[in-house]
Amino acid sequence: MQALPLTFTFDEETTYFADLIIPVPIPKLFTYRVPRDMVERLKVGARVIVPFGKNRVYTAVVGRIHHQPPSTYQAKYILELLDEYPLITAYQLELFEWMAEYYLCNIGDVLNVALPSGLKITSQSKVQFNPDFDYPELLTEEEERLLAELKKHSALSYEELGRLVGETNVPTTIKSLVGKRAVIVFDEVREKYVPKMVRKVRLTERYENREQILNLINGLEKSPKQQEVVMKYLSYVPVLNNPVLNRKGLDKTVLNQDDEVSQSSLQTLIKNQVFETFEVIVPRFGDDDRPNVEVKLTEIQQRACNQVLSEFAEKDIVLLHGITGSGKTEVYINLIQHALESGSQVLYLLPEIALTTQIVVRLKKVFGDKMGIYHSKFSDNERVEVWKGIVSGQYQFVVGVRSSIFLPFDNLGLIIVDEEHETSYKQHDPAPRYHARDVAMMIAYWQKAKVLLGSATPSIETYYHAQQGRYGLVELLERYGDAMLPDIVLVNTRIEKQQRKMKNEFSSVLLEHLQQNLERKEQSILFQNRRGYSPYLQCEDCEWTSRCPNCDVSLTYHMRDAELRCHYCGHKDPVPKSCPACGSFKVRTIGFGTEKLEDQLQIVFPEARILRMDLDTTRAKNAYQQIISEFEGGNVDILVGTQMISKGLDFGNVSLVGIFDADRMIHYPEFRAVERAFQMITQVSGRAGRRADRRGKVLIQTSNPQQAVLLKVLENDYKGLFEEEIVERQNFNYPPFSRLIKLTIRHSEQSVSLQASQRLVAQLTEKLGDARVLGPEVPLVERIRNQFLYTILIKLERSISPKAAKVFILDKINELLSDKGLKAVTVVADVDCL
DNA sequence: AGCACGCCGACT
DNA sequence: GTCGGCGTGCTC
Repeated sequence: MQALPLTFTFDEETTYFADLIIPVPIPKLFTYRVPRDMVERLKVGARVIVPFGKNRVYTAVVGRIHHQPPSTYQAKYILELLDEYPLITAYQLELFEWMAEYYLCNIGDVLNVALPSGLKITSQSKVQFNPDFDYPELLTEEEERLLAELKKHSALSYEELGRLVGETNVPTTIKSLVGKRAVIVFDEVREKYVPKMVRKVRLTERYENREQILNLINGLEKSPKQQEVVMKYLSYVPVLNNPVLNRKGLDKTVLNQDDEVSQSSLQTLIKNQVFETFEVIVPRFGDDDRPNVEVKLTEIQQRACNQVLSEFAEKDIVLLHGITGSGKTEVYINLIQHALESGSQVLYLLPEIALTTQIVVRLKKVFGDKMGIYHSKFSDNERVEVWKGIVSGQYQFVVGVRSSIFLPFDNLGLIIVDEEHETSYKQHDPAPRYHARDVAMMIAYWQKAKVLLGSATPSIETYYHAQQGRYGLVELLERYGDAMLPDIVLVNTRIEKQQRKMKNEFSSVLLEHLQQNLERKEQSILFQNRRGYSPYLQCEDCEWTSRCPNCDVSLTYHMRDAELRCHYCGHKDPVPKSCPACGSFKVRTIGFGTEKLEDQLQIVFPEARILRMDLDTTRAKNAYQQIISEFEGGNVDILVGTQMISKGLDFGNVSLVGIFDADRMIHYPEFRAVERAFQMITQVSGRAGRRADRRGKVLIQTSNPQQAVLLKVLENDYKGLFEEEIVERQNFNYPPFSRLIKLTIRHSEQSVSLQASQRLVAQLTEKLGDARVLGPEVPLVERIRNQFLYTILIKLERSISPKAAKVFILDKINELLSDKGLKAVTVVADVDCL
């Protein structure tokens, strides 16, 4: 008997292996064997299906193809190839690798957020009856019931079985059935993306000329119904005049529209091979209106445009510092057209909320179906269509949110980052914690594209680079047309309180102006950057306050839903009727949010039509758009909202803006607080008086009108603010003078969390020195979801290589976590944290 | 991330 | 005695 060889010898020339990116948080690529018949077709950047672990199947992306067999394990085979042409471009692969390294995360994490889930694969386990099974006496009653259902169907998923059998423990039963070899479990893999298909009808090829059609019509003299169908087709598709049109055919539903009789006639005609049916993939975005609306630039805008172009001649990045209402959009449109004409692609990034507004409508009018829209509110299928539309060349231009930096562009000429200072460009929660603006710059660098950053209130970092000459700087500091900047007034709430003129949260000045505005039938906007009714409840008789059981925060009172909610973990409690600690009925609300403002406002102005816009009122699918159009239509007198109202809204009739709690924004314990407050207040103020006929009014309620930031806001003095802030940044070595990496350490036990943090700090300090390592600190919220948090902040000056430092940091983290007893500790790194 | 394996408490 | 808790480790 001949023994089988224990080791294989691979022919270096013919055996192929592929290193794959698996969408799972694992730090390395996995090597799989390429089946012989796949070798020719497999490309780097294509998606494949692979077995992974026990009983799992994943879509992976080919990162590398080579001949080296792994030495310590036997590679599994790739099961299937999904793309004949790479779906991921070489640029994207480079981008994924760079992001994983730069943002200290796994490449699988990057892949996970980069691919719209429509391009991922769902692997659903299906169960099937085993026809070879013949020991029914072994089964329990439960198992028999399940098996009976399985015999009726060819294969069922766990969910389907659950539905048919009712609420029993399906997975357990299946497991035992598998053990008894009564059923077989297998994975059904399918692509989630389903293209939208339309069934069409056309004449068969031999009727594609005038003569044959006339013959056909005459020949149908005796079948009037069929003749009618042919005539109807011809009325929609004038094949007689232009035979080529027949190729495109006609929607079958159009032909069948009005009566059922024509359906059977059509069926006969198809059977007789007069007509044929076929299917086409149609894009989900209607390519309805023909574009090319002429955009005229004012002289100032034209000058700005030319300046940007001439800056681009020397610099790759230009900051367009344009105040609200200066007409930045027109400049963008002009530059986009310019870039598209030269044959390159354009990406226009916008913060999430701004994208739902007028800007997109405007761009659509100009660019029509050349423009793709990439937005989180769109369905997966729609996103996949944008993705594929870029690959196919249909979309040369995409307007999109943060994640659109992952789209498969390969020939970008221009990237616009609008509202460049917006913090929503930084992804917070799942890795990769990337900043879309910074990644966009990297992409532009690779593709030799230009980047235009736009903002009325640039981030300190960006303005510094512009000032240093690293970026070009173009300013557009005049409002469009004759529109005047609003008149900003500070209202001293401390004095009003002393004089007892405050009515709840409202100063007398603000109420007067609101009253005036109501009489004049002009609209007002009130801004309070806090949702809910009040941030907490407090008992007047004892010390009880509403607190989250899982997090170290107060529970916010939401009046409308009669609930106490945690804004961190989502915990909900009903509102207690009396104090849970002492039973007292004197439970008060402390502080105020948008809901309370709305409530109190309605009492003061019972006739006023008031609308609230915050996370709670815009959760429903079209709620945001609805509120906006109601306000636009003039059905609302006062709009109360959170920062959501500060972006992209452009209403003509708003002449008053009221800002609450400016002090809280300014004194937030964070080095960017002043910058943020200035940006926010300026943005909100910009909503006032965007028309020429009257100057808008902005009232800022503050207990200390002497604060430097507020004076800068009054004078609209961005540069003044910058000069002050940049000194602070330099003194304390904050960005742009350093790069920040924040490490958050988490564990369910405080002592473990603290111990791990202290050890990590000690380890890091050894090499980096204690000036560069700050902490461990107790964060603002020290417990979330029952995990105790500590943070370590690492400051790296711009002169030292962040690459080497990151490798070191990662090493130390892994060293820490490999320690027995600290296995359950989580360390999260946030590079360039905000 | 999943998922399996494995080692300690409250139940038939 | 077992069922099931979640701590730990592995996935080509």
